[in-house]
Amino acid sequence: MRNDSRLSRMLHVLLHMARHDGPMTSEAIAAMLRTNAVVVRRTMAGLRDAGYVRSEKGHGGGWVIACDLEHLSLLDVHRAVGGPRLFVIGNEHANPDCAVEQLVNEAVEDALDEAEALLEKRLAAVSLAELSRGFDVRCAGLS
Amino acid sequence: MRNDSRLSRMLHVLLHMARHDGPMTSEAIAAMLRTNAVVVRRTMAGLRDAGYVRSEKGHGGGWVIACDLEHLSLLDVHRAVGGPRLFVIGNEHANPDCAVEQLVNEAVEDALDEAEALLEKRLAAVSLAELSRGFDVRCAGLS
DNA sequence: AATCATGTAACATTAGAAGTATCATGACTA
DNA sequence: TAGTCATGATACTTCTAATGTTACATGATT
Repeated sequence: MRNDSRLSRMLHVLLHMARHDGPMTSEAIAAMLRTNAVVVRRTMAGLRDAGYVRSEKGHGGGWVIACDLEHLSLLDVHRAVGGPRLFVIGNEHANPDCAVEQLVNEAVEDALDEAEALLEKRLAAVSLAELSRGFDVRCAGLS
Repeated sequence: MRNDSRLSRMLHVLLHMARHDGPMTSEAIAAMLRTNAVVVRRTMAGLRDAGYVRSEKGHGGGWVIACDLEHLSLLDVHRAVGGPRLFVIGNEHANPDCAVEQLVNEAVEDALDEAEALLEKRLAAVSLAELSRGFDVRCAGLS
């Protein structure tokens, strides 16, 4: 499969929305992401269902942030876009008959589970607001 | 893409080979993995190039282990099968023009890099010999 | 009523692992 | 030396999920 870039795309969009007055249309967002407006709607739908953004139809419509970015973590966004699959690698059979394969599966899964836990911990530790402040700092030439 | 199960498949095979006298043919291994002999040859080729196994043609030919399993880690196998890609998720553009996107990419990559480092550390910490001993212990009903 | 914007459905594209068929090559056996 | 067995290599097809694209329905604003 191709890279799942929904998380980084949505983070990108949310930071722009945070610095933008008024709604942003899917077309404008799509231009920003260099993609299609339908892809934007499809991906943003997850954020909308989670209550992180709102969408308005008609003239002057578009997408607006509907939550406190201080309490929105990267992990929240990851989950909202429905990105449960993290790893490319994995076992072939979930519940093999072969005892050797069972042992191998456990060994691989243990390592993957640990890595997944760490990744989620790291994603949960950063809020969108912090990310946004990081941008301010960088633009001010202080880092 | 489908799951990359090359690592767990090769671990499975290596443990069986360690308990098997004489060469194992690709056909026999394929039956074990419930797959095709060509897939076996293709995947085992990486292990052969790394010097972990050897292959012999003709009558009585097949695959044999050519290294000390005590010093062969899960990470060695992972690398030998050419599995550099670990994560499904990632950034859309490697070197974006947009400063916001750059910051987002760094944040996501930092988290992924940490998780990858931990995973590799865990894979490097277990040798095939240890795995094999774990199997002995389990079969003896001691765990 | 016309326009703008989202919502949704349907289908094509893409990337990489896996599955498959075929033939060449080399090794052992009779 | 011929026949068989096994790997080596090539050239496809299949599979899966994200992404790209087209088309149309729906609702809000002017």
